[in-house]
Amino acid sequence: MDTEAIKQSLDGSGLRCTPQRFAVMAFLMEHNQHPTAAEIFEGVNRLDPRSSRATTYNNLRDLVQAGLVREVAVEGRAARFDAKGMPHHHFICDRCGNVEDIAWYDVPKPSVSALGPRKLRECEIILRGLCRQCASKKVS
Amino acid sequence: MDTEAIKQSLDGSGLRCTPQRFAVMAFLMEHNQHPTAAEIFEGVNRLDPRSSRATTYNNLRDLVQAGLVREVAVEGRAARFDAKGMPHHHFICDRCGNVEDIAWYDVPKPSVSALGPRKLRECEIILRGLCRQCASKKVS
DNA sequence: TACTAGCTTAGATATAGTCTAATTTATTCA
DNA sequence: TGAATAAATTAGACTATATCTAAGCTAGTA
Repeated sequence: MDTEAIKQSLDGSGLRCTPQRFAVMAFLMEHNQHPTAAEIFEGVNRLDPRSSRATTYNNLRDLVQAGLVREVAVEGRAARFDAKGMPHHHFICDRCGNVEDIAWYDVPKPSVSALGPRKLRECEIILRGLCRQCASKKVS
Repeated sequence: MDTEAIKQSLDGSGLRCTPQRFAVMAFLMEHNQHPTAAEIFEGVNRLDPRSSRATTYNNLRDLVQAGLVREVAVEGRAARFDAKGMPHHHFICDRCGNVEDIAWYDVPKPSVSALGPRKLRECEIILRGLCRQCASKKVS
């Protein structure tokens, strides 16, 4: 795990590299299964130093704002997070809500007339359906 | 407002056309500003008959499951809903969280190899940035 | 050393949504 | 028709998720 790279990316975003903040970032880079805030909180606290719930949420907010982490809202469930490494899209399971990565492919932008006076920052594709596990279950 | 069309679409989905359910559907067709569940609840109760909060949520869930209504999860905010009329994409404002419609354009599907054993139901594009109001504000 | 800005903390609070158990309403079919 | 059944509604308790508050801590700087 690239300790130095994490420090530098935090520094480059004007965020101090505190133990708690580093732990969140490192956890996300080690676990690319799109954990929830609660899972991240639990995960970083399996190691010392212990981090509070509020700090975990604060740091996730800061990291998302800095563009280092992506937040994925899922209908009716807790938000998921992942470190922005390789660009990719997300597949969200209709049944279990799990979020999985799909290899990135190009997203067409809307026409200028459709966009109007809005200021576009990014386009993402969300794919929906059943993940492998849920697709293989016969029950409705 | 097309009363008969609402009745038929509910009927076609195996949902009884109750006054409360009809009211939710009619409200969504009249207000295409992507209201939250709380706004819908308040909106339908400006008229009689009164509907409970639980019923509003129940009916929204049923309508989403039936494919008549789309739910849009927004990071850190309440979910938004809209009646599925003309197909379109969504623009979500980074600052105020408002959801706006963007004229539909074709979404490329992922390759079979990228998709793997998953069962794809739909692809949607989410556009992000600043809406007209927020883009015109100078404050950071 | 003191100042300052940034960060962390526990716990209270807020917001969004679901559940329960009783009741009401509609449909079926004998 | 009317008994039986199924579907829907309800108030309010409850759960889950996330934010806020106010106090204290830490690192960088003068």
